[in-house]
Amino acid sequence: MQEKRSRGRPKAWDDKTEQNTIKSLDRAMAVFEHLSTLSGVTLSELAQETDQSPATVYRILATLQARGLVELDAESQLWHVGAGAFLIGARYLRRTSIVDRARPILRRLMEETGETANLAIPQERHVLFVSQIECHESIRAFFPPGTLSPMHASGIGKAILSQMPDERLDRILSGASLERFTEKTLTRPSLLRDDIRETRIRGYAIDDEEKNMGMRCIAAPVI
Amino acid sequence: MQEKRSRGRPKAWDDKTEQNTIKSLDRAMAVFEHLSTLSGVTLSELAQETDQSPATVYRILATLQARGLVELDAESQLWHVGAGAFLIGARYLRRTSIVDRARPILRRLMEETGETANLAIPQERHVLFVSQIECHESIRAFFPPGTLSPMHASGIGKAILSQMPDERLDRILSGASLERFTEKTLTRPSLLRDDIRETRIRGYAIDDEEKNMGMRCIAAPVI
DNA sequence: AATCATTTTTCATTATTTGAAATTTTCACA
DNA sequence: TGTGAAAATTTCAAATAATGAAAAATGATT
Repeated sequence: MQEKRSRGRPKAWDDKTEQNTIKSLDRAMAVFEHLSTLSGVTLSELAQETDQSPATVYRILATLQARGLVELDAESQLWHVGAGAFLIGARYLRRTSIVDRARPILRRLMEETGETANLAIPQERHVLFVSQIECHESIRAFFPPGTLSPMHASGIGKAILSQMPDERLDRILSGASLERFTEKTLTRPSLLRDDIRETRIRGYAIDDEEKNMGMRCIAAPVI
Repeated sequence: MQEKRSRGRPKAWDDKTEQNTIKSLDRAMAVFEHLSTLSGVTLSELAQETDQSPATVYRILATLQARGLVELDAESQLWHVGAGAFLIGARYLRRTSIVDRARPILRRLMEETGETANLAIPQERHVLFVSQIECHESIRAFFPPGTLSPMHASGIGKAILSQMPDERLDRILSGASLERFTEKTLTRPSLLRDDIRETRIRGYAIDDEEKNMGMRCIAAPVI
């Protein structure tokens, strides 16, 4: 018997989700996520860092291992993300054929500029790099697929922001603080807003060492 | 107090894992995996296909959704793999720098042959495609990263098999039947063994329409 | 507007998860 | 090769939390 809200918001997301989640599953996913951010952890480290008892983490890892989602390197006794996780994650891109459809565009871009061309999609306050066509000179990838980069300090991020209606832009800018990465990072909303205004006029965004010194890039939105 | 096995196998994997897994987590992962193999499912379909009650599947999805591991397309009411899963899965490749290290090799291969070059790694009875350098003509990817292809019916798979010591080869060949994909698929262990013997002498493997008619490829092992 | 299918919530039951502690294994160092 | 400390694994009892049935809500279709 639920109290009727005469005209509240559609539904309070938080209460809803809180109530209907499986705690043990959520805990396990927290451990899994944490594990994935590290390049190899021992069971005990993982237990400490996630505030779980070693016994629980042990059981979580054993369960995930049986499904190939995590792997234990026998040598080092370190746990890693497993191939099973890669398999599942890879499906994400195939859902929309975004990568396939963007490929010819990226290729032309790469050929015309002679630089590596990256494709990223918005992901809350970040942009998620999903694919790339590399130029011939590149030795290593700066943005391997799966990289998450803050929206306000990346060319692609600013290109995406420039396409948003002002109100949505405001919501994103207001929420959290704009982290500083280099001395050129635009950490003040007003400056970022100016930059985006210019971007709209210009038609493409410029990242001038705002994330990494020595790295500049340009980016354009593709609808 | 555990019964001592005077000279049994080191440890029975199955009993061990069975005992120490978290059932609710395992169930949830089964649902997640199943979901990932489909391109969009409704809750009720998923419940049916995984033999779980809708209530349970609902809670699993709600929990995974809160972490971005699955997403619900509001329009179609279909559940999909989420960006969070892609993020986690992408870490798998960075663990070893295999993709980075193989890149120059793949590029040279692509440039010398004019064909798309693929990289895959062994994964039980399959090969897992992890990256590619595409030739200029390719419109779409035949083996997008994350593709799993049976070892016995792929050039790369046979190249890998050709590097194995005979006993390990036997173990793989004996285990399960060799599925037929085309009329040219090598479904008999003896034929496959012959092919691999030739491969060893030749130095590279040939897939002559054994998986898809009209598709041929050659593959070589890289250590 | 009424019906039907699907999703979401409630609730009581029961199975499962859990951490502490015991045990075993592993590994570094003598 | 032996020894000890730390890490991993297992056991066990307590209690939390997962579960499915059924009710309620939602939303699509006629």
